[in-house]
Amino acid sequence: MQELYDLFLKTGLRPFAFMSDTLHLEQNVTRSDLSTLLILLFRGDLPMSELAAEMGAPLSSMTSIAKRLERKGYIARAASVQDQRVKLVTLTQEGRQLAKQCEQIIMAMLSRLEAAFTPEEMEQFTTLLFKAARVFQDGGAITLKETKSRPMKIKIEE
Amino acid sequence: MQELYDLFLKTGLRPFAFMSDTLHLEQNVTRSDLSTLLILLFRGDLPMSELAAEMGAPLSSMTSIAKRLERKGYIARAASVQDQRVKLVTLTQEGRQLAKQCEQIIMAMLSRLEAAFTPEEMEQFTTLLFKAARVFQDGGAITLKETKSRPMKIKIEE
DNA sequence: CCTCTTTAGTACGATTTCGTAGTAAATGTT
DNA sequence: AACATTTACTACGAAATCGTACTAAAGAGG
Repeated sequence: MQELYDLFLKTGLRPFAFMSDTLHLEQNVTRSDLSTLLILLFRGDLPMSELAAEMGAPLSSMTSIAKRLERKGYIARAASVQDQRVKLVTLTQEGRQLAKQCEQIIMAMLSRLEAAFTPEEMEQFTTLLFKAARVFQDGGAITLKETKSRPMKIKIEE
Repeated sequence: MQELYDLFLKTGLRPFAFMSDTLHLEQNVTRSDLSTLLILLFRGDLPMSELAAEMGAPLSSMTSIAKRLERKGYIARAASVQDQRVKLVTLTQEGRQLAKQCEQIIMAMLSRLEAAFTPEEMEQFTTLLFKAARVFQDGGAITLKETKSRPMKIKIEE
């Protein structure tokens, strides 16, 4: 148990640090930027608010990130026809390409896992990890009377 | 496998977001600040550079964080006697107290895990998690000829 | 001793993140 | 239809982060 606490501590600043160290493909891209592109690649076009939720970031931060990415030509934003308020975010060709490069690197890391684990271990690991993630998510409000609904770090829908 | 990639994506911006949502004990404390205090509580007094390594942050960021924490009275820094260059960082009484409150919350979350898992699952989970962390750490340099030695997100010694 | 290099940290400016305060479109409510 | 409310987002300023350039102490070689 103490070991887990220890491991927990090691999740310090700079999530994805290892990735952008590896990924000096395009120098001028933030970790958040990459993260955003990956989400769009995986989930398809999304409104700003859903994107922010996926990122675990406040909407105002998402605005900044989206502005950067738009300026750099990796995404495009267009108002939805049904609802003029929602801005649909879409990957451009360059954006999609960069995201795919990044995806490959992640996939390479994951396949390292597959190489290191037996299929049973892999199965176990995935199952337990999801179970744990669910506990952490639902357990967020332990000592709190009323949690303000807010973007959380890890969200698992069933 | 696709599931793991999905889970991977969800580790967006704001690590520890859930914690400082829960932890509105002291309003005026950053996630990095808390993280720092926890590391000091767990590891004891440390020089700036080791602290930065534990945090997975560059030394210059650590300087900023330490300055904040010192100003707020949670840590103290003193030059080592053997080596005037190293500044030993120590928790003050207030710092230790805050860190302990924070630790309790984490421990509460971890005991939720223990409640949700059987002892075997717990054992399995811990083992696999460490194994995975090791793979990710060593595997950081997949596509790279030469990785600059740099603070990484997850470090497992052993 | 006197350089030369390495190690440990700080300073500073540029960029990023985020809370608060807006705006404007959609959705009630009467 | 005239309003209030809610929803989806942006603007802006304050704070946090981090790369680069520095300083100063320790150690090395002659």
